Amino acid sequence: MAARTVPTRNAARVATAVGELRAQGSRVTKARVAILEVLSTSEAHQSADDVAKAVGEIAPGVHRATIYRTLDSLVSAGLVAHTHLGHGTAVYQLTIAPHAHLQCQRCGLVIDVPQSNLRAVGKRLLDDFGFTLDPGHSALLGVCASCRQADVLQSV
Amino acid sequence: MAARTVPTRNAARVATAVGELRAQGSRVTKARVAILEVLSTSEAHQSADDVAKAVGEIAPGVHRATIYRTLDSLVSAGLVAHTHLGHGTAVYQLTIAPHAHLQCQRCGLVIDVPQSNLRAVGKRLLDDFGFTLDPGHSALLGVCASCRQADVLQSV
DNA sequence: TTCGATGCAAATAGTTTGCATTCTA
DNA sequence: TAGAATGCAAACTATTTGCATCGAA
Repeated sequence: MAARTVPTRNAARVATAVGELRAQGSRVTKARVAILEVLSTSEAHQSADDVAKAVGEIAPGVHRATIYRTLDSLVSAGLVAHTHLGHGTAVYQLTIAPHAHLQCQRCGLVIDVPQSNLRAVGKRLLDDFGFTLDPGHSALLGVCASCRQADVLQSV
Repeated sequence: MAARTVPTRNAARVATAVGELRAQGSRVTKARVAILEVLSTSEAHQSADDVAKAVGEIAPGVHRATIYRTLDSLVSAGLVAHTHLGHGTAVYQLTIAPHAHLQCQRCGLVIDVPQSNLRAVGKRLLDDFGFTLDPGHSALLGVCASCRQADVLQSV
């Protein structure tokens, strides 16, 4: 059977998040559930704009301003994390295992890496500069393997 | 000798950059020189907006669109580097010793650190993920020592 | 003289805000 | 029913683009 490209929602994760919302005294609305469902659909990192488009498909009529306000609330509530990629865009994801992000400056690919990779540098920055690193909050920019390869070929 | 806090323009650095512009066949204009002077005045990282304001003082009449276009050109020419801080803003600086940036999410402070601090993690990312890190291009987000201190005091 | 650089104005993208209305709890 | 959340429209900020003009080489 051909692979379905329809993103699978993770109902359990959504239910947990909704429960947490209730527990915090926030209200559970159509827009919020839709946004949580969209964020649960895939591991991919989605910008506010991506979220708005996807929400538009499962819950038409949700206004863009609501998307922004709700994403903000969800971040404040600790249910959603956002990461700053290069070029100013922020991407959102349900808070699961925190991880760091590598972004390729050529093709835009985002690679998730376990935070353990940054533990050593984090310790060093704390020791030397008193700086407490938040490894998941901004992407590290660079060039991915395949773009790197393309560079090398081109330079011959 | 005491450090001067007045932003000193670095004429030599500007001259070098101007020479490089000429060498590349680009034209040397009032706007470009002014922007280079502004970028040479201080070690601080300046946003496009900061640059526009400072240029406005030494060379009135330079249009904002020119600031953006020129910063772009200078980056392409390799004379200027830009770094993505959190929240989407980019800051520009003359390309001198490349360095990494730590940004405090509370107070916005930017700390420059030698790239050597990131060498180990860079090697690791290359080995494990084939990702070539560009350590100066995005800031690492976290919390600086004094804000950290404030946090601790507050939580008592 | 030529063509790259600039000024201007308008368009665009992304995000935020005030206010009246809706709907969860 | 109260007040949180939403829809709507408009404001805002940051940045980009087309086009005519200017000016460095």
